[in-house]
Amino acid sequence: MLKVIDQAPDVIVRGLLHFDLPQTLDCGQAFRYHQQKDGLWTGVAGSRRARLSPLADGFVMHDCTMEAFQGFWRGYFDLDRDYEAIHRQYAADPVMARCAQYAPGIRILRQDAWETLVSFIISQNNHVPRIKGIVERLCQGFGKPLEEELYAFPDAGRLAALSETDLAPLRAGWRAGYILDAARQVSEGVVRLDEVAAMPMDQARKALQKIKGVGPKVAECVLLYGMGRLEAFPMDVWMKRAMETLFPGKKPEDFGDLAGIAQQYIFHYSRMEKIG
DNA sequence: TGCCAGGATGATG
DNA sequence: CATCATCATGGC
Repeated sequence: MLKVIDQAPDVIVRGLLHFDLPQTLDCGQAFRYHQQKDGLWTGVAGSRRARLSPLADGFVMHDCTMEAFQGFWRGYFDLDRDYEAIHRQYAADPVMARCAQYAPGIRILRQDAWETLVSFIISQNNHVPRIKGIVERLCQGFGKPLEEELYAFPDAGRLAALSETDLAPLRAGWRAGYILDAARQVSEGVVRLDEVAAMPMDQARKALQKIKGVGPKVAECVLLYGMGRLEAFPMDVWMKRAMETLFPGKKPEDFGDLAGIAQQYIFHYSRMEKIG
């Protein structure tokens, strides 16, 4: 049972099963969190700073008001979703049960759509350490300063005014042009992310893929992590091989409304077992 | 040192 | 529709 404790200046969240803060923050769904040497986790979601510590059955949000927690972080961490029920459901399937055991504490974060879009454009043919570096340079260069060397994620209008030369310091390679196209389409209203989030899946996928550099994988990631569409299934080539090995003949949509959560467990299992 | 990264694009069978 | 070289850059 979820317990939210107001212990100013902190907010303490307890009573969570199947929740592991490091797994959740560092599984490749978000790129702005890092662990300090003292063990504290620091990150930024949109323009909100987070300082977090893991607990056995939850986490602590340091220097966080109850208003900020209830108004934002509770939804961001999707704390009102019944992950126990999800794990019970997966436990009933022998293959999914094995996959879930490899990452039992991952929770899907409900991130900002624009930030997710740009982050996963950057993620293509790339690896997490460098993705984090590029995203961080993007925020340092063009995001509003918050505090203690932390910067907000720059909005679409800000980036739309830039050129590839301006983005050169990011060292993002060919992805720079993709970022600019996304910024222009979003800021000009050619693609309206709030409307895309409400579209039927196939229509939403097509809408997102009108953006240069957004293909099937990035579109699914934006839908899953940035639009709360947990039925999205960001399956890449590697995952397809894992899927064929683990679930022969099964298609992503066969996983139902929570395909994205299942995908996270399958992905981590496939990495640990080096399937593919 | 070289391989390859949770891809997308555009050209070509 | 399936395959394939190509892309910039740097973690490891």
